[in-house]
Amino acid sequence: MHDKWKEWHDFRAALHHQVSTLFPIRGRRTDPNHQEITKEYFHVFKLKIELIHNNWKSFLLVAGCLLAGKFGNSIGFSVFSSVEEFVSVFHGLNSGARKTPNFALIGLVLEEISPGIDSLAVGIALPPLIHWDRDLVLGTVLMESGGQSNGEEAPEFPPKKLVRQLDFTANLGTPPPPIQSQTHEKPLPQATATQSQLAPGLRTSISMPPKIDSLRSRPLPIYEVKDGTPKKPKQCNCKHSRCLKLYCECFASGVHCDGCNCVNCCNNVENEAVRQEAVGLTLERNPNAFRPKIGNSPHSIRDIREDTGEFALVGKHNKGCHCKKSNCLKKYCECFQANILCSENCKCIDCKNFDGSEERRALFHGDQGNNLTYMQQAANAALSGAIGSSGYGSSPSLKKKLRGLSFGTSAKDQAIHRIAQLNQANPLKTSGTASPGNTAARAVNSAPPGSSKLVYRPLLADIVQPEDVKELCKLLVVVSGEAAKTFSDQKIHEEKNKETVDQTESSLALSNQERNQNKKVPDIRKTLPDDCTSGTSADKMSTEEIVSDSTDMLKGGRPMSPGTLALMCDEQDTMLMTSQNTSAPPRFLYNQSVNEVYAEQERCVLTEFRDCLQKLITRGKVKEEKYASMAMKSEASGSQQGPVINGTVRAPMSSPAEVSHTSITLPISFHNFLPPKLGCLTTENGKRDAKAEHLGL
DNA sequence: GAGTTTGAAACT
DNA sequence: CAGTTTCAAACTC
Ligand SMILES: [Zn+2]
Ligand SMILES: [Zn+2]
Ligand SMILES: [Zn+2]
Ligand SMILES: [Zn+2]
Ligand SMILES: [Zn+2]
Ligand SMILES: [Zn+2]
Repeated sequence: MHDKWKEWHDFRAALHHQVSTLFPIRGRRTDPNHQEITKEYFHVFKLKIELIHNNWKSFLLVAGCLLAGKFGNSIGFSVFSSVEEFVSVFHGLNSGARKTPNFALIGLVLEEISPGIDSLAVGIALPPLIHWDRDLVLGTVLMESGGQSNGEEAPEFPPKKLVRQLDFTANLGTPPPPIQSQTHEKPLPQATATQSQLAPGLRTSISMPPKIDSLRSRPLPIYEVKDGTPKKPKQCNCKHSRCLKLYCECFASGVHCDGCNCVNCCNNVENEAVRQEAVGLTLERNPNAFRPKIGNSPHSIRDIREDTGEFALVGKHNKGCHCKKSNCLKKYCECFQANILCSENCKCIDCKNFDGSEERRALFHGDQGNNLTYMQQAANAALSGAIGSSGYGSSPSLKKKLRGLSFGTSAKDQAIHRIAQLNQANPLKTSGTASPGNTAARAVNSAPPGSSKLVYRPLLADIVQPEDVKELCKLLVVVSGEAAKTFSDQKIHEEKNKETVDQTESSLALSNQERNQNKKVPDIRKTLPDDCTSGTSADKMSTEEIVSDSTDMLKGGRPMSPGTLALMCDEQDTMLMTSQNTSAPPRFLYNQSVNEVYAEQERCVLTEFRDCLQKLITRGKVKEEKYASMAMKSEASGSQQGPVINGTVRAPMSSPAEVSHTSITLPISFHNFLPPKLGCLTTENGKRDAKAEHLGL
């Protein structure tokens, strides 16, 4: 066990290092935990995710969020030292001052999580493909320590056996149990520990993974793989650069080569000296060499063309491309590769990578022969389609464009695909030649994961959809509201006191702007697709109601964690940064009375949340297995029908924990598991549904 | 898998 | 800077 923690500790340290190397802290950013990143660097994320996978598969919480503030569309990336922090950030993002506009959402994806969900968390951003619906507000998600679960009893756990399936647990005890935010209630006794014997020892560390000094665990063989597992997402094949030039993608990404097929590689720890030298040289040549090449676009989030299902592209290449023969519709073009439109920075010839380009559009539609590819496309399309709606307007700047000439190219699948790429290490190479006619025939590629090329893909990639998040959020909000309501009833009298305190608190950081919270409600209403009336109206209502409730609850504003501040500074550096800076981790300085309510809410929400996650885990598992078997089969049978990725697999899961006292039992969603009715809530139009079907969603 | 194409990076 | 070479990935067959 200690090993685990040591490992974790190292891992985290390494991650930090890596992150800071790759994304030097910019200007006002002071929190090392948070870095902004752009889409283009997603491969780095993949790497990280993978790292995580390999070592922490069982207890990693991967959360993503998309920031759509003044930074355009950057991805927030955070490494949290504790669940509390993680949660706190989430909470802060959604409650306080700038909840909405900038912080669009919170996606949660999680690969697998152990019962000790509280023990640690690493936040990772998802690609900005999605225009998260800003109304997806996670009411208040606070994690409570996983273990104890609700006040009632901790029955939930038992059922959740799946947790155990995490193999690693088998070997060692489960991760340290829940930690509790000092602030509230007593940490539940081990009782909740439930299954396995957790290591009691660790339980206390509140916010950080125990930094055990430990000895043995090796520095970090992070990507070590156990047989089938994927390795580093991308491996270079450099032969003449020693991986010390930007030619090398590893080097360019700021990562050490690992598992690469390079020759004479010096991009590794052994040659750190040389490497550093090279880094210096490179920086000398171009100070921004290791920075994201894709900047935020002037126009923020771009809409989605509802008609086509295309997703928006955002950002622009800082230097622009200089393509001459690819029409910027092949990955030779960096813009295209990054899935962004060419901008005025580009000096390309015969560019077809602009909004409105027929050729480009074709890429999105053509080739659907490949199942896998198609599924991914569909998934992505669905994603974007489902959410969108809000950020319309601004049409892209079509400055330069207008060139039409040769046309071209056969690059078909690319486009959306590109996005998919964000999720997979090696884009499956879909042969671009498929002609519309024989599409199906072509399934060539789709080598299922597992095949030599290591295609890495988050198992939940297709499972968790924005709708899911929405649903989840909704549910949580409801739960939260319920809890709050229930709880507050008894606490009313204390309100007064609270009032005063609140004042104080708010003055601390986010004071003012909170007032406009109310706007929230209407927004939500607006967002909900009208067509969903039928079965959902009830839910809708309640949701709204609750939402307002919860927002009220939140009004007081809660102190934010450093992480939160860091994240939020994106949108408003104003006072936040200045006022209490991010240094000391004033964990939870809640205020008593308020806290209690929060605590209650949190408990409920978290409980619910946890359940969802567990379901998710199961799904991931199922999928994983599927892939596995798929991989085998594929060998034999060629291609044809694709794996039904997450299809109908129903999570054999445990019953969703009933939200404690209340009667709300919105079956959670993750729509896959969701009752259609809920699902429809998020659907924007029929089209998406259709696609979803293909996905087996 | 070998061979070709491509455009960024490196170099002059 | 511009022009050329080098390079490794993208792409083709
Ligand atoms: Zn290399
Ligand atoms: Zn490498
Ligand atoms: Zn290398
Ligand atoms: Zn280009
Ligand atoms: Zn371009
Ligand atoms: Zn272009």
